[in-house]
Amino acid sequence: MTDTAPRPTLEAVAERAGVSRATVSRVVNGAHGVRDALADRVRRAVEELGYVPNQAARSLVTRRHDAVAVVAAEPETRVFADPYFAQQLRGISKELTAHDNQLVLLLTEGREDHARVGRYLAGGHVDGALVFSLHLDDPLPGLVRGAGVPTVFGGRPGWDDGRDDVVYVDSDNRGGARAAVRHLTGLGRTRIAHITGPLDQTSAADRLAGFRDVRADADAGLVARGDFTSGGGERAMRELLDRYPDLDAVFAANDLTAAGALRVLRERGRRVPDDVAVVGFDDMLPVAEETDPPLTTVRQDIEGMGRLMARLLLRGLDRDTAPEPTTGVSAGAPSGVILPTTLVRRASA
Amino acid sequence: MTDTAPRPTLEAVAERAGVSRATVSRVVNGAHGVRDALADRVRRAVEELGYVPNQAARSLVTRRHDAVAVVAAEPETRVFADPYFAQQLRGISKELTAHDNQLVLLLTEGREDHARVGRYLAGGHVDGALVFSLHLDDPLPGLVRGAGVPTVFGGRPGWDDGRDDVVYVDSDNRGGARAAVRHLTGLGRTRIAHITGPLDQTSAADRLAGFRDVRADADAGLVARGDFTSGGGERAMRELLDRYPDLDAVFAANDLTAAGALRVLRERGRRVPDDVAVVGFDDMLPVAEETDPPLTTVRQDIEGMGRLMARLLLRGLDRDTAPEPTTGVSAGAPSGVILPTTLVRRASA
DNA sequence: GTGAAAGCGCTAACAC
DNA sequence: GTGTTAGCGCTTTCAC
Repeated sequence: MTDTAPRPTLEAVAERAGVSRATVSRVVNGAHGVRDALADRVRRAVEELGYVPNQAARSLVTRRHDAVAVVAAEPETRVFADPYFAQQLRGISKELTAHDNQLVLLLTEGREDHARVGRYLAGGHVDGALVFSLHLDDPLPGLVRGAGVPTVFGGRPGWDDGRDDVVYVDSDNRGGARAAVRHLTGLGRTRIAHITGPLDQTSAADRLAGFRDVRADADAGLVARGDFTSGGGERAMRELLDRYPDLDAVFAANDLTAAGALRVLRERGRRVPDDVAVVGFDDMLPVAEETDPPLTTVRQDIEGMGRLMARLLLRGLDRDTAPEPTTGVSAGAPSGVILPTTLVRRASA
Repeated sequence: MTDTAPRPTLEAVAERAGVSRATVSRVVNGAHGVRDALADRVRRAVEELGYVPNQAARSLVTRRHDAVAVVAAEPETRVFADPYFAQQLRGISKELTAHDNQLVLLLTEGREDHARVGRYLAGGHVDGALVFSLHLDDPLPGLVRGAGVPTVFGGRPGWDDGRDDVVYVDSDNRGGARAAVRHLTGLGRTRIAHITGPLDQTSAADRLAGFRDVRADADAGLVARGDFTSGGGERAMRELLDRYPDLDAVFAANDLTAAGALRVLRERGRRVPDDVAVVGFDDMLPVAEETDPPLTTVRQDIEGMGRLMARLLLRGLDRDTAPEPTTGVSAGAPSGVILPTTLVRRASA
């Protein structure tokens, strides 16, 4: 572990180039109005000295950090159960990088961490925050608001207090669910069941709503509660099969759930998709492609969600962001942006 | 997106408490030698004003940031193919949090990003770096070294230039592989094949070495090259079966590979584990538990690796880290720390 | 034990 | 166009 060498300052560069600090500063920050000859001298001096601006000094005066916090509750979300969060992070990272912003990752494990996150956010270390809030009673959002930091949420926040300045990005869970169920009805299926996710998460609630949109008159018993895990999918599938031995289709709230359901169906001697058609949600590759048969499922643009979150935040921060005509973001302050989903047909339905 | 309110400064607190800035600074930084009465007054003022230190100002003088960069090459590693990296991140985050350090995530997509990362690291924004370097020819390590930032590597670096100041944390890939293969021989298997990972990654190379440790005299044909994906596992399994229709066991370099192998075995009418026993590596839950049959595999303490990386870095940074008697880290500057692996028995072998 | 004062390295008015 | 100067908010000698 090497020691950090003393780094050259603006002053040093100025001296070497024979100009004032102000001029060096202008050149370094790409300002206009410096004669080419001088600018070149400065650039050469920067090069020779290996000068790198001291961000702390800069932030102290500009009050900008070019850094954004990404806040996620680790145990409660499925952050680490699947690559979902990782993909969002990737999208966020790409977008932030493109605009020279750093990504500060704040993972919370429990209540003790909330105070810490609040303090950090309030501490003015970052210019904004990207917050993943998937639970109805998540304390994080309130906290972030209290900190007074510009924020974009990932996933539709559960609370809805009428404030229209809450910016969030979500994928079209409800529409995706509708598409899935319609696909099933299109296949001629008539006894279609749904295994939900944990209904305190808006994504799960929205998918259930989408199911109901299409199957408004379905028996209540055709909806079984799952928890986004394959074990939960197994349990729910058993329940459903016990109640409705003649069901011919299942829409599972996510791919893991579908994988569990698939196992139970096989165990009970049902052929998929012949006897029972199955559709999942997420298109989580390591799962959806590995099941037997491979899963027909609803794909969301997860990375795109991440990118968009970052973009919206940066835009709100008055950074120079390219206009974004494709995502349907309205001018002004969009409250929520919903990304489309697409049905991916494989063998299970 | 709310605006940031003007925050109170040390000065303001000092005035309110009727003391000097120096005294407030001492109290805030937990220094000794301030009379209790005064300290209390200061703390109250801090509370009332909602004072939070300005980190930029502090860094400017202390030259510390209490921040650590985590650098990972995104497309080349399996960073986002599975929850592996996410779990390490979690471990890292926990440890950093416990020592009041922030985590700055630097994801690189390709060569263009390297310069950026180098600049950032050299820019003195962080006190140290945690670098995931899984490829033999990864440019990142050299870059990080050039930046002169204290660093701990995740995974045994491929290069080995004799410098013993390279600190890294890895899990016992070789030992784990040995355990896996021994398990197979213990089962009475005699024709044991190995599907490797991409051999330019040290983890894959080490697992192959472990296989060879136990099966020194195995036919070269019993080793087929995979790439850590299930598709690669399928291809390799087909090859192996074509060459050795009588093989009775397979050690796959990771769980995804094993999942692919399992599919081909089923397709070819081999019963697992009766005809062919299969062992994977990683214990990547969403895969290992979902395969049919569930996978016997080698588990690594992934989160523990992350924690340990962070701990070693912080220690090298002279932070107050608790002594760590359990992991076998020697005093002084340990070069490489290898975490143990354990065999997890399920149904496939 | 406490305060005064000197910067840390940079940007942004403001002169020239 | 370019230089001068005054801080940004904090820590840290060094007096007292």
